[in-house]
Amino acid sequence: MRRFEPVDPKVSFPERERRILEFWREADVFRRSLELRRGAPEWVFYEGPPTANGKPGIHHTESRTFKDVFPRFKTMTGFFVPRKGGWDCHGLPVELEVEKEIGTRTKRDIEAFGIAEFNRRCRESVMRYVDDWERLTERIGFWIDTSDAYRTMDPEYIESVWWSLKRLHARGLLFEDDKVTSYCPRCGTALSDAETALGYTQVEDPSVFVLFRIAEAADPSLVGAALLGWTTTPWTLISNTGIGVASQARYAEVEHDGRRLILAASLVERVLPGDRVRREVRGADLVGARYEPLYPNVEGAHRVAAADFVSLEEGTGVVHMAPAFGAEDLEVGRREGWPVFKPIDGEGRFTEEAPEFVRGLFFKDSDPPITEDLRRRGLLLRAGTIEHTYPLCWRCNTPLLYYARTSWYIRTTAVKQRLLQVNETVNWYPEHIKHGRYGDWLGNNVDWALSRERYWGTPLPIWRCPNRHDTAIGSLVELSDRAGRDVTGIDPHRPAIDEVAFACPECGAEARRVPEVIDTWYDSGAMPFAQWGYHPELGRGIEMFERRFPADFISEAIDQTRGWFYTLMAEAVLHFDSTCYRNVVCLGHIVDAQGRKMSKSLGNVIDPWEVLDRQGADALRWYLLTSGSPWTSRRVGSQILDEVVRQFLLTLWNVYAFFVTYANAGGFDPDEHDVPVAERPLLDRWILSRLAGTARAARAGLEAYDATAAGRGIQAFVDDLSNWYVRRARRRFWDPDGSGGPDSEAAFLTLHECLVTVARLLAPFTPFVAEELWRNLAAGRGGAPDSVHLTDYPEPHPPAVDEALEGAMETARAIVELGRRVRSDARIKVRQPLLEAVVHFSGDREALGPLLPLVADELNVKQVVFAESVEQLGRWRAKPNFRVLGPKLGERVKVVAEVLARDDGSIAKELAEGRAVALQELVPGAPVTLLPEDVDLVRETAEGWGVASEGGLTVALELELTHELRLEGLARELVRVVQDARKSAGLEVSDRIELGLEVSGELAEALRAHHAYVMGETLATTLHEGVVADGHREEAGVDGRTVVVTLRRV
RNA sequence: GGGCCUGUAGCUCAGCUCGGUGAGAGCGCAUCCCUGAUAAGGAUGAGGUCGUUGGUUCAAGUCCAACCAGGCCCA
Repeated sequence: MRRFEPVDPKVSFPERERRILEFWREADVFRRSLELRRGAPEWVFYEGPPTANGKPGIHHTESRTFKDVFPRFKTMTGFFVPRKGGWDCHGLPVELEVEKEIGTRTKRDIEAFGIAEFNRRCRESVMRYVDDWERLTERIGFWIDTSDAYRTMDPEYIESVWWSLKRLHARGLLFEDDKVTSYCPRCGTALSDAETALGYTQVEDPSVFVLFRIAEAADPSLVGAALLGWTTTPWTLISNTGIGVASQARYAEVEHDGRRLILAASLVERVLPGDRVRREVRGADLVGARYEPLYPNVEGAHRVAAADFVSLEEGTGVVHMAPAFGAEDLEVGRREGWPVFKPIDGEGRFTEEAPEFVRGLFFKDSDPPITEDLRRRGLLLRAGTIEHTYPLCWRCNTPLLYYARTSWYIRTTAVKQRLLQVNETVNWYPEHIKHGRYGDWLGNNVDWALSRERYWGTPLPIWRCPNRHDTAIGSLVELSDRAGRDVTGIDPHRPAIDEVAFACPECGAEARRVPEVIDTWYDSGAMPFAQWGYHPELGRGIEMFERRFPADFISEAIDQTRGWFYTLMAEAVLHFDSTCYRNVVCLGHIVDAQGRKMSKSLGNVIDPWEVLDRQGADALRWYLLTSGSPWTSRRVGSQILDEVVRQFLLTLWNVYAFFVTYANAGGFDPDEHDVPVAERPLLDRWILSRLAGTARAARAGLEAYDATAAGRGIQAFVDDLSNWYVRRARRRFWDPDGSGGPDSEAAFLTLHECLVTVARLLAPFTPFVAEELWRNLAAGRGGAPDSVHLTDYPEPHPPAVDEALEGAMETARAIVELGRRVRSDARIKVRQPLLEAVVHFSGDREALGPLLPLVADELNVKQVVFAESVEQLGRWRAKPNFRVLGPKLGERVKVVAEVLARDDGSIAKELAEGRAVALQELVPGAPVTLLPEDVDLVRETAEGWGVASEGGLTVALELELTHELRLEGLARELVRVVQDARKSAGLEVSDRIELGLEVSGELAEALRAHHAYVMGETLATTLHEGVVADGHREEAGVDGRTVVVTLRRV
């Protein structure tokens, strides 16, 4: 006989979890769980590399939990699921951390500080945070191999990225172009669309209406009138070189304060309410007109052009254009041949080219003086402010400016159709992302702005000579060949890489690397191949890449539709013409108590360690996996996790502690007993049926990437196990001398099997508590492995699911509920036995019958019988079952409902006795005959009887008490009083006692009548009326009398 | 301005796929009960215009449309 490790019901989950972590480390369980499946079919998981630019927040634990649960599950179902970690090391976020540290504000500062030292610190910063991330990763039980993690800053990784870029360059898909991009003047670099999208914020901006006086037009009568333009960026007016109108629209000339203003006719009412429209012209009539420039800037411009993007929904329908600062403006300006005027430098300040009054000003700060200048010159209609969304830099909150400059692009638009096709092969969870947010994003694909004019990133591997011949380099070996010296050992980052020059293969002039680094999103999107250092030319990483591409599963939060989900797929299509992942679970955000996204900039990030130290990782994981919907944003807080602990973990723990306590007390060892399931009591067969159904549902849920449904099913099972199985079977575990026989053995075996199976079911969800249960209850028994994570996920056994039994048990529990209600209404305690409960039930009596003793026990009645006739329970009422009658009768169902509502009980009685009732004349149209299954039968409100009913089920209790019943009730009261005393005396459940009871009157009579019963229940070896000398003494009130309890352990 | 998601009890959320007529759970609150799983458990009660309006239908929380509010994304 092997005893179980005693279980403390007052558990500290975080403390237990730390011990489990130690066990996993010492016993090398993660690695062994992989070894176990080596050679099995692979199931490929890709780790989306966290950016190691700050400490992980609680919102990061969400995706890491989902990234853990499915690989664990797949491992347990027999797949080999290697999990290689990864870190995203490059990029502005890292640079910003370092900038804060060294106090630089501009790129000039950094260059003065020294790029070499700057990048050294970036690397150091990354390594520091990787440490934090590794600790958290381990603590939440996310099994991923961080010792073998890929790092986007490693030379082999960078070379792999270079290989891919060189190919793109060779195919003409990597190119340089002048484009207007969003540009952060603080960071001094262009941002990708995805980065820009991150920064849209509600801001207050100026809203100014400006007059452009027409100087020359095809229709001379327009001269002297003014086009009314509208802008929220007055600073761009300095660079105005043209005006756009919608050529198809109608424009109105209105008179306002003696001036003739021209704007879209449909917007007059909104902009100039009450003003008289003098006449209307077509937009096309305005095209070609020349107007007086607001500020001197360029020659040969300042004309009205047709532009199809002009909005007639807001503003004035007259759009001011500054080609240097707007993508559409640039496009029109090129078409019209307007020169670009760009009087703003890389730091966002006006240059010498600008009018004196704004020179040196930060672009945003120039709005007020420009507005004021226009007002003074009579060119301003009015100026106000407007709330709208405008992109700020996602890292430093500086307003971005749209800025024409030269950047490197990847021509993703060339593969747009292919991207859409490939997307069709991906399973998205939730499904709507596929054609919704993500599909839309692909549909609106624009070329990928790849270059960044920064320092800490993968250098763009293009070398250029003074004659503008470009050479793309794919590796350090290749670079060494070109340079004629071995540079394979250098750090491929700036500045070392910048120092390597070679003779241009075309013209022989010295080629040097272009200054840009690349978008860090390209790094992470390259992980499917770069994590292996994949490089066909060097013969590296080929086998691993091919074996583990594409991924079966990835999971990140929804913001990655523009990020990693996209860059992965874009690069996979560009390089391998394939999808990159087959299943993607796309999570909502974790938000703070106010429902706001958690972010470092808002300062509302919850420290995950607080939660992990207080409620533990299982609680956090269970909440994330089972509460609410993973696709929607969810709030995390301490209170809600306390609820998880109480509601689920503690319930499970209590059952576990209960089992161990009594198995040890009774000397029960599951290995030494066997009771065939068919011979176990119905209750046992019921919970085993529930167990089988739960296993089936859990497996199906996880197969469908629905951890939530799977987990909720397990939770419901644990609740049934605790609040019905253990509750009802409790006495069968009360077997201190091991004499309980098969009934007791069956109970132990059943509960043991339930707990062990639940441990396996829970292993992917709450790996700690699952391990705890397994280690104590199963490990090492019959050759079982020492960790639950080395077992197989429970197989569903369909034959074990007994639906009839489960249905009957539900009914039985409903009867109990009704019976309790009757007792409660009649104010008769459950401890007081009653003679009889009478049940009317129109369903399957045969399946329910065997469960009635169980109901009797729970309700503390001597017997439960079915009502033989309706008279026994009083009057019936029949309610239409619409689901059945609706389709049969159509709209006449309402008449039938009325007839039944008016029924005096006679129709209902017939139906209750199982007969059909014809409703002649009562219902118009064809004759209607009601069958018993057409209705629900309910007991009318009771008169004097203890009766309750619900949904076709009625329970009546015989409430009259005989003298015998009363004495029995009192005897139970005495037992309760003694048990209380035992507990407060600090006795173990199995301690034997000498017991003395000082009682009087009816209590004394009850004690005499049930002497043996009281002794048995309280484990008394002797019991006499009076006191036990030197014993623990307690007084208690029973039924208005005082009882003195004395007891002593023997 | 466009797209997607969400809207059910004071709070957190089920139910909506597949319409069935007194709408559920947990937490909190009140009353009561049970008790060697006990810092648990159970019963009852108060608390709902199922975001609004319209439509389809014998029947709408559930299907359809429009709108409102919030969130996310795009412009």
